[in-house]
Amino acid sequence: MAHVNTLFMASSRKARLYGGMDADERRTERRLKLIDAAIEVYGEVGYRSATVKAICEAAELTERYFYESFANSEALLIAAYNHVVGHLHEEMTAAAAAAGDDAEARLHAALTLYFTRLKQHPKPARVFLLEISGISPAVDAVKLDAGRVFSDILVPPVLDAKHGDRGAAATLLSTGMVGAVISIALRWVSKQYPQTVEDVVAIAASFCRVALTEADRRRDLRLR
Amino acid sequence: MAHVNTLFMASSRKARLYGGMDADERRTERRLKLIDAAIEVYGEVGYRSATVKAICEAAELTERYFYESFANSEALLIAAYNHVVGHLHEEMTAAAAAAGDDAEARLHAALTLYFTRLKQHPKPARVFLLEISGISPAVDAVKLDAGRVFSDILVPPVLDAKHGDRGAAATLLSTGMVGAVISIALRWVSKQYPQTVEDVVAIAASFCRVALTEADRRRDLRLR
DNA sequence: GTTATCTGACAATAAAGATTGTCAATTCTG
DNA sequence: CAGAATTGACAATCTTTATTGTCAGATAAC
Repeated sequence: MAHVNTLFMASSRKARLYGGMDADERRTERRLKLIDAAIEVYGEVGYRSATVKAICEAAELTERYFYESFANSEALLIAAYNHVVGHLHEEMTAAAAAAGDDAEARLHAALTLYFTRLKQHPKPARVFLLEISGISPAVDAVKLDAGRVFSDILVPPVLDAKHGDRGAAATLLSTGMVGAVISIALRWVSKQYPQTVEDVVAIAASFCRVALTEADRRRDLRLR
Repeated sequence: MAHVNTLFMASSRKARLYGGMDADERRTERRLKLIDAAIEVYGEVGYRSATVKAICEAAELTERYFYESFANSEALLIAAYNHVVGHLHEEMTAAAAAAGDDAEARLHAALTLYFTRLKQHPKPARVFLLEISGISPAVDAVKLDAGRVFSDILVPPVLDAKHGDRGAAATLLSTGMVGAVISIALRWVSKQYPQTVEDVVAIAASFCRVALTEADRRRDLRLR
């Protein structure tokens, strides 16, 4: 029950300060600490064995604050996932943009950033690649959405002018591409990075090329 | 505690018959009923929400018989998974063999059988494609193994003469291929089969071709 | 038909963890 | 400093399900 004092601060009067922060700031700070702690704890023992208590201890907060920010464990998982993956996707987008206009070069840049980050952060990598599956419909939806974003970064979609979305075949191509890259990543991570980033990127790229060339083929068809 | 009468039937004397079956037969029959019931229940509510009690009810057996055949829920999950996937793999192998010697034709035959079966059995398909991830290390190992078998059926490995196994790059290629096919399958299943089997097979095959051509390339290198 | 074995129903126990509630100590405001 | 808001520690409760145990009735062997 997030207690917001609507009675006495209907105007913009700030709530009492604690540690120099007002109520909202303190709350979001705690929320962030919980997310960081969750990533830490998930990495240690996995999501399934991560208790609310353990996460709170890692965050140096008590259970009360857990329920202040999250309805339940699952909500925190989703928040943590979005936190990590959202940032990663931003970086990938930037890397792709910096690589210029060539589709192949952009793909290579984005993948290189992806695998580099995975290697830098083994713990969260494992959790968010593997354990994110089959938790609940809500989590599945979040994951599905992330997959779409991931795909669009690697191979920007060719939109169907008529319907405003990609065709059914293109969806399956994206799905396959993302599945391939993530499977490769998962294996690479869990075997503790036996190949160089460069080598893994090359292999992953070869699967992305399937979707890329198919996209090209479709564009050509349209323009002919 | 599986009670085996070692004292009085050290020789081949059969245990008392019930319903025409001896003790062993009855036990394996019950075990099979539990596996079938598990597949059913998993399909309804998912593995995570499938209680021992619900599975026993579906099997028309009491909890006692659950623990007679399985140490815990996870053991049953593994048994059910192996049951379903093992049979599927056998069929795929047979389909590939029937398709002759051409790698491309064998691939097509095996994939067609795979997607056909998925369409025939939506419930188990969903569970064993999706929920099998991240349950426990034991389950992960089983899944990993199944992935290897699956890959070997689709694209028979080119063994490295020196080391007797495939190279590191080939492993990642297999991983990516299987990941792509399974992701495509999962999407196709959960969207309730919007494309024809034929179309899905064509798309899945295009990812397998990545691994296939790479395998060819490596064979050529060796023979040169 | 009598006895030993097996079965099915169900109670009893156990364990783990989520969620809520209490209260004293701390920190701010005026 | 007095009083109010906020925090941290921790107890209490609730729920859920696995797992084990009991026992009366059913079934087969002799």
